[in-house]
Amino acid sequence: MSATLKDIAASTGLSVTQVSRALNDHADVSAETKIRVRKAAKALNYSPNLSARKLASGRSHIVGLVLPPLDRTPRDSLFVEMVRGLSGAFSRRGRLFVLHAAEEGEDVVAVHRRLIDGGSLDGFVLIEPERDDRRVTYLQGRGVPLVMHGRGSDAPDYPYYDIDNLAVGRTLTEMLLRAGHRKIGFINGLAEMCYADHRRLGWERALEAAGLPADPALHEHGQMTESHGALATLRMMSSDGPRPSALIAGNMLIAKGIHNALAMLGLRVPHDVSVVAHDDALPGEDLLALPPCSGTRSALSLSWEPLAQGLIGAIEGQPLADLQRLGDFEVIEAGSVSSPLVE
Amino acid sequence: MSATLKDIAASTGLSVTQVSRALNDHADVSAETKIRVRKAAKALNYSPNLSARKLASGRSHIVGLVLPPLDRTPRDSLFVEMVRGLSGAFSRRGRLFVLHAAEEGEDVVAVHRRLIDGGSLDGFVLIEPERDDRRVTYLQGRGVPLVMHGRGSDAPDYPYYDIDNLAVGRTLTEMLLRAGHRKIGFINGLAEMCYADHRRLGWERALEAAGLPADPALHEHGQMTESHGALATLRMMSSDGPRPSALIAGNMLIAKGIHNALAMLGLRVPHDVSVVAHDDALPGEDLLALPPCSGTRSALSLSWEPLAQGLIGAIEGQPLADLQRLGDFEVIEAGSVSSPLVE
DNA sequence: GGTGAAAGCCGAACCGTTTCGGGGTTTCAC
DNA sequence: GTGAAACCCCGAAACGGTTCGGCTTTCACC
Repeated sequence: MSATLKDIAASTGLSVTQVSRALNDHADVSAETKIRVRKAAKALNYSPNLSARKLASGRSHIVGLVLPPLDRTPRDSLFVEMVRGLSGAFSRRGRLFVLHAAEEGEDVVAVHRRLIDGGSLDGFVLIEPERDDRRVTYLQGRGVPLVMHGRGSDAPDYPYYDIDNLAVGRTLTEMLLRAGHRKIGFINGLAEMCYADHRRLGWERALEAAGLPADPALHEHGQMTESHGALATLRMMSSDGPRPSALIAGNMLIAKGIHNALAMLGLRVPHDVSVVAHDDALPGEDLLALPPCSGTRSALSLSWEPLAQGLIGAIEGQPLADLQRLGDFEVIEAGSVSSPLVE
Repeated sequence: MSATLKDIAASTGLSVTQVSRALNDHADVSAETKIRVRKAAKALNYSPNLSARKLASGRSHIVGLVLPPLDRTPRDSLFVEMVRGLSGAFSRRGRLFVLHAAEEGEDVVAVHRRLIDGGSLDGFVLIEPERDDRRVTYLQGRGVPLVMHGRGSDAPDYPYYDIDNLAVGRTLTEMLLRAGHRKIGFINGLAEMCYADHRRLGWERALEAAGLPADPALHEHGQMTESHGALATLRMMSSDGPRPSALIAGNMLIAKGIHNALAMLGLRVPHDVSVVAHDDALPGEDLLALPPCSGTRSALSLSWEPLAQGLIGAIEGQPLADLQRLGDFEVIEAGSVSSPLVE
């Protein structure tokens, strides 16, 4: 059906060996031959058989991502966005990106095992890192390349792409401190997520540096959802202790929830309460018709390219140091911060 | 690293040939040998190398789905649900299901071509059928098995799983006719989607049968979203002609939009306006806190098994007739229908 | 003019599996 | 006792690539 190396060899008068080397850009093929071969390949509509390649060389040029079982899944649209982004990034680099969903009860590690033993995948993009990630342990044990979206610890021994979440937490807190706030609440993501932990740490450090206590009552972990934002706001604002005069939101959905809750309480932003948030710049979230919100921003869509680069680098054996990359974030001033009311 | 047939052969004292035949359950292997081989395979933690298998037999036991480019995508969460469902259904049948996203500008057919020529996939699940679907043309031309979720015409020449959307449209309309309604509006899905078309046809037929005209002003195509539902409702209820006394919603999101719009107009359901809807029973949609709504229901999650069965059947060469299946739907009475007000 | 390196090419082996054709035993009817 | 039929098994050749080692030719250099 489709053309093979043998066909190209026949059509160019070369050996299969030389054709293969020409297409893979090996050194001991003359430039002229390479051009001739490539032209013939195009003419015959050749595309290499990945199975055969995998068998011979151990590399299939296919990479994948395993969708974790239901409860740990990021928001669905983020997820689709991610698949799209990674598909593009890898295909631009001549790799095929595929996704496989773990079954409800199935062990995530077992799924990875199946995919490697099936002998189909060269490496994995991992998402939602955990502290001592079993997937990482397993894959490293078998020598399978991987790249992580995020980090499971401060200085992991695997390739990753992440942003400096400690700095994000510190920056957000400092924005409020600078405006004069002293009671700063933080409505954060799930405690299991490392980025949430890092941001909390940033918040604590910034408060410490300002000589203020990091009151546990002013920090709350939870899902990155509107309702968590709203409920946590209600709790913080109606507790016995002094109310926070400013709130930090872990993402825009939480910020939305905060706004709703404050509106319900008859409090205005920023007059009564200042709000800052970290914005992942997800498409769809702007549809929330959120009032402008100051804070930090780093588009998640900026991660796909570095992730692809990182995984391919790992596959090709680049040193670890080149494969651990931190992305930037910007600081947004949008008028949702003002000085606290004097009591 | 991982065990091969050769290892099993060595451990059982058989030839590689016979081990292969034993594992694939061929006839000329003694029952006792089969058991022995299977035990050894389990002990060695053997799993077949899909690349090698594909190369030798032409079948990789991997099937896939290509996510259409952005604009045609179904709701994201539906989509994730689908990947999960299909993954499970196929893996229960010993197949591996993967997903690949088409790039923004890329031609969908080209993507399929890449995946076949790469020599990795045995067949495809297609979604969102079009009238004369180019993907179908291409795949059929190359003899690649496929199964469609839905239908591109009444009687396609390819395997599919679908529900009888004409009957859905007819049933919904009849529910309202039976209550005495004469002006029945239909807020439907996108015109390009065949199911929407079939449902419209069902609506027309039912009206005809009751001796009523199918007023084009009372039918509207659009995205399956809350806002489309709301906007279309506002348009229908505020037009010059007589208002509809009952509305049909293409899905629960549209129904939600209808409820919102009616509430805004100060109209109550079912007192002022009756509403019925088709419910795809998507998880997450119940979170919408929708008031109970009569209508038809057929869980989309019922499609994954038949789709998997259909594709595998197609791969194994079963006759077309066995591969075209229609699912049922149920009729729900939930009190959102009453007799029209007398004017 | 002999030596050696460099450039360009090739045959053959190999990756792990399936499959085709053949081959050896046993059983059983004739 | 013979032949056919069952039954179980095996060697070897594929599938489409990659890779290792070796081969020839050319050319600069001493």
